[in-house]
Amino acid sequence: MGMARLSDLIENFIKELMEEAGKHYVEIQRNELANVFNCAPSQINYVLETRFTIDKGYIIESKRGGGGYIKIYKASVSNNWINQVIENVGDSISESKAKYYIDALLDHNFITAREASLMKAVMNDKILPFSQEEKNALRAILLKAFLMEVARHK
Amino acid sequence: MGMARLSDLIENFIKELMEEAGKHYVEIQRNELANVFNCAPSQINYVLETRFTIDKGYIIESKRGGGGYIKIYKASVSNNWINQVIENVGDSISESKAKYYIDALLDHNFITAREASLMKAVMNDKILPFSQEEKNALRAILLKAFLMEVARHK
DNA sequence: TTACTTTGACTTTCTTTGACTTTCACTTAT
DNA sequence: ATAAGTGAAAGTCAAAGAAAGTCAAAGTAA
Repeated sequence: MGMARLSDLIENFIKELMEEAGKHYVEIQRNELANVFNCAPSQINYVLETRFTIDKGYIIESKRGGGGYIKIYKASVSNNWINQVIENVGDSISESKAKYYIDALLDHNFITAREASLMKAVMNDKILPFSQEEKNALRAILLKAFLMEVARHK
Repeated sequence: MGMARLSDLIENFIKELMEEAGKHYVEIQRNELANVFNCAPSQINYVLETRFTIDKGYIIESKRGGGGYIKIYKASVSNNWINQVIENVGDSISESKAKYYIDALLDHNFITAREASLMKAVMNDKILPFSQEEKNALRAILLKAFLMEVARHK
């Protein structure tokens, strides 16, 4: 009988919190949560780093100091169309193709014209000081971050 | 759960004061305000120094002694101010500082809340697979691209 | 072995508090 | 009229407090 790993318990706990709240995010306090599970605070970081990654559709935001917190957002990839685009983007994308997708977002009324301009501003090949391959890889990361954000705001 | 920071409460209080008055400035008395929030007077200075800076588009004017006061002006910012911010960004910027500037853009109605979220999405440290220095450098490039785009659309 | 997990010491960031200083307007004594 | 004193502000700065982050060593499981 497999003794459940602590990390899995914490992972599930967080996911349940999110479902119960019916929200696409939760806010926790690291020490508090560590206390619930009676573990080292850094264990929480481990769980976040291994289970709530960008790849898995989560975004973490945190603040230190008094009144600090950790917020875990789930990019609600419920949207099929956007989901499909995210897959198509993959790990590398050219400037023109990226702009093509952004225009598609605009066509589908997922974003405004201004938002499209802002996105395109950082898709621009000329502003990135890297090799072509690196630019394409970076662009894919940025575009996916945008797409996830758009899906989240849906 | 999310215990709001005192500093944030004070910040909001001041901003509300300003909005309610329908003015671009507000005058307070440090001790009086400290009394409202039941805190050390120097806490007020902390809030002013961290949240009502020039970079955020605010200007502070004060006078000591009997009949002293603190006036907080919300500057009417323009492309000029954006250019100043672009200069301040320089060649490298941390995630928190970048978000700080984005919040300032929002505060001064240069951008919408959604646009701010999109910008912040790609400022996120965790989505970038680079060293800290490289991330900071890249962020500066991206943020400046956004700023120029915002200025252009103005 | 090899990869994954747990733990803990140490660091960094942000906030709060309080003692002490400076400035200013007003009063009082010369 | 002037200088000195007094009290009422705001300013400064450093220490204490309150989080989260990092990293590597030790432990476990496949």
